[in-house]
Formats: sequence, C-alpha cells, structure tokens
Amino acid sequence: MSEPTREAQRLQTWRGIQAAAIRLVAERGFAAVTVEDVAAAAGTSRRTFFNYFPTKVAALFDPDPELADRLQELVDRAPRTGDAWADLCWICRGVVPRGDDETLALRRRLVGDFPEFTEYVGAAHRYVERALATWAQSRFPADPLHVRLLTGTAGAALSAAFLTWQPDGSTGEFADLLDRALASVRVDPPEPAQR
Amino acid sequence: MSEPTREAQRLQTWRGIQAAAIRLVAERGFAAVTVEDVAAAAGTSRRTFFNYFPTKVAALFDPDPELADRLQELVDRAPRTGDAWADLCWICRGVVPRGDDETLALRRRLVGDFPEFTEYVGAAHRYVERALATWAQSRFPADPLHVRLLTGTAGAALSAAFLTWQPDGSTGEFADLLDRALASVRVDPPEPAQR
DNA sequence: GACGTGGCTTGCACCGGGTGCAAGCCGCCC
DNA sequence: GGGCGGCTTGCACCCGGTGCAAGCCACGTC
Repeated sequence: MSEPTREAQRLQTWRGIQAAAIRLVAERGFAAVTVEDVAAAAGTSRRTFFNYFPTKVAALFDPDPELADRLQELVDRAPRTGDAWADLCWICRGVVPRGDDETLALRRRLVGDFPEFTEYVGAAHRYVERALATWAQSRFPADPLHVRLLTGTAGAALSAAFLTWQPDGSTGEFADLLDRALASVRVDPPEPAQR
Repeated sequence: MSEPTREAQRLQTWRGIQAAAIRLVAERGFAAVTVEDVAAAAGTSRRTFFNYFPTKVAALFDPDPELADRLQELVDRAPRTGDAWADLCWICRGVVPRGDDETLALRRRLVGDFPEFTEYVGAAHRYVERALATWAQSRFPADPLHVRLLTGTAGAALSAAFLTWQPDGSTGEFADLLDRALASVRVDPPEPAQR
C-alpha cells in the first residue's frame, strides 16, 4: 500500500464523514440520524467526527477543502470595476461551475425531501458569504452598511436560487437560475448618512 | 387584587420570561446563561420556559404577541401598487415605529457586547420574514423565485440595518438607517425561464 | 355555590449535540 | 532508533429540547 501521508489521510476521513453524513441523511432524514450513526458509518468515532466538523449541519454543508481553496482564488481574482454589485455577482457565478451539479443536487434533494431542513440552507451558503464579506470589507472599509447589504443580498440570491432550483432539471441548470436571480436584484451604494 | 384571567396571566409570564432572558444575557452573555437560570429568574420552571418558547434564542427575539398582531395588520393593509418591492418596503418601514427604540436598543447591545451572537440575528427577523413571505406568496403564487428574492432581500436589508445601527445614536435613528438600506436595494421580477 | 372540564404548570426521565481532558497510537523528522 | 507531536478515542460532563403523567386552578355550567 502507498504511503498514507498525514495530510492525505486527513482529507480522506474528512470526505468519508461528509459522504456518510449526506448518504444517511438522504436516506432517513436529518433528525433520524445521530452523529454517532454518521461516525460509525464513516468508520470513526463520535469524538473524531467533532474533530472534523464543529456541528452536525457542518458535516453536510461545509465545503470540500479544495473547493474552499478555489473560492479563495476566485475572490482574489475578482474584478474591481466601478460597479461593486456586478463584481460580486461575478464571484457568485464563479462559485457554481456549469454542468457539475452532482453534490449540489444531492443537497438540494435533502431539502426537498425534508422541508424542516430549509432553515439550514442559510448556513449552507454561509461560507460563501464569509468570503464575500471579506472581499466587500476590503473594498468599502468605511461603509459597513454597504458591505452588509452586498453580502446579505448576495446570500439571499444564492439561497433563493438554490431553493427554487429543482434537481430533476425542470427548472433548467442551476447556474442559469442563479444568473436570473442575480440579474433581478441590485445593490447600490447607500447614500451617506444625513449630515 | 383584580381577577387574574388566564389570558392576562399567560401574557404576563411570557413577558416575564423574555425580560429575564434579555436581562441575564445582557449581563453575562448568551452562552453563560442557561435556560434554567432564565426560568428561575422569571419565577417559573424550566419546563414552563419551553411551554412558552421553543428555543433559547426565541426567548430573546420572539416578538411580543401584541407586536405580532400589529405586524399581521400591517401585512393586511399593505398597498398593492405595480411595484412589489416598493410595497414590501412599505411594510418593512411599518415594522419599526420611529422613536420607540427601547427593546431594539437592548437587543442591539446584546449583539455588540457578544459578537458570537451575530449569527442569531437572522433568526431575530425571521418572524418578519415569515410574514413577508406569506404576503409575497399570495401575490406571486406562480413565481417562487421572485417570492424568495423579495423576502430574502428584505430580510438582508433588515439585518444589515440592524447590525450597522449603533444604539448610542451615533448612526442616527434606526428607521432612517433602514430607509437608506431599503432605498439602495432593488428587487425586480426575474425574467421568466428560458422558453 | 358546588362541580367537572380542560388549560397550565411542574417534575421526571430521557435523548442527543457539543466539549474538555487525558491516554494511547503512529507517522515523521532528527 | 528514538523522541516529538499530531490524530484518535473513550470518558465524563453540560445543557438544550421533548414526551409523559400528575397536580392545580380558572372558568363555564347547573
């Protein structure tokens, strides 16, 4: 057997746990699966589960480390035109590559099958929002209202598109839906406070 | 003493628990206060606490029943112009009466003192979002994307304004801030799916 | 004014998510 | 080969949240 370097080992168990979590929850529903179940299915201990994921929801929605890297890169390369909202949309579009809908469909089906789950959808995109937030923050350090409006609105558009999208294809490709959602919303710099 | 009708009694303990919760959390922070503490401070039992509030956060952010009634009334009276986003803004503005900033300031101070708390802010406005959602739903039953964009964006604006507002008055009145937030965002009907 | 119904409270027992701690295992580097 | 340090695991614990069943008492009825 090849040398199981520590890093590779870690990535592997990370993915093992996430895969187990998604599979089990898809089968039985969120409430009917305990962390212990997931850990066992992934061949680790309950305690180890929490070494990798801070919460049960995180196991379902935390982004694959490689994807997180890609997101960071995206943020770094974001354009800086005069239209901040347009730039933000550019990043959002980059988050969802066309065609590659596999895990997205899985997660979306989770929400469809178990509606109680909808309240976690916000958390699902929170890591994107965090990235957007640092971007916006670096761009408008003096205008916190603008920063929060930009990131919050982008998050709303993401969630709206995600919830409206149907994994059976009846609503078309997710990327297109997200485009429509982003196109119908606008955030402009708020006028400065009364002086 | 006057007759303690059941309804009045109930409202009183509801308010007692919420007041105790806000006070204690403001003093010690969210994590350092247990449900048992709150119940004891309110002079009831732990179990009763959960008869009134489904979760610990709810005790802090659930709207006073009378306020909830007012919100419902507001939704019923909302205008129905051709501009749905404008109508929605009208409702949002009605939620926050000018001048009456007391409990708002209390809650805002909570977030200021304990930043870990920020993630619950969304939950804080969720009851508003729910009301907006039914309104939007009744208005655009055939366009779920539009419905979700409207309510999600409105919620984002509310949260952004709430987080940017400073209870010390340095950012002016909350209602004004909310106005600026709402004014700098727009949601238009998404173009229909490709056909 | 007595009485029974039913809502509200409460204690109890239980589940399960999340955490600190300390011991052990083993890849890695010197 | 040997020690350092990261990763795993079990254990004990805290606390949020829930079902249940018993008791209490306001309220409507006669």
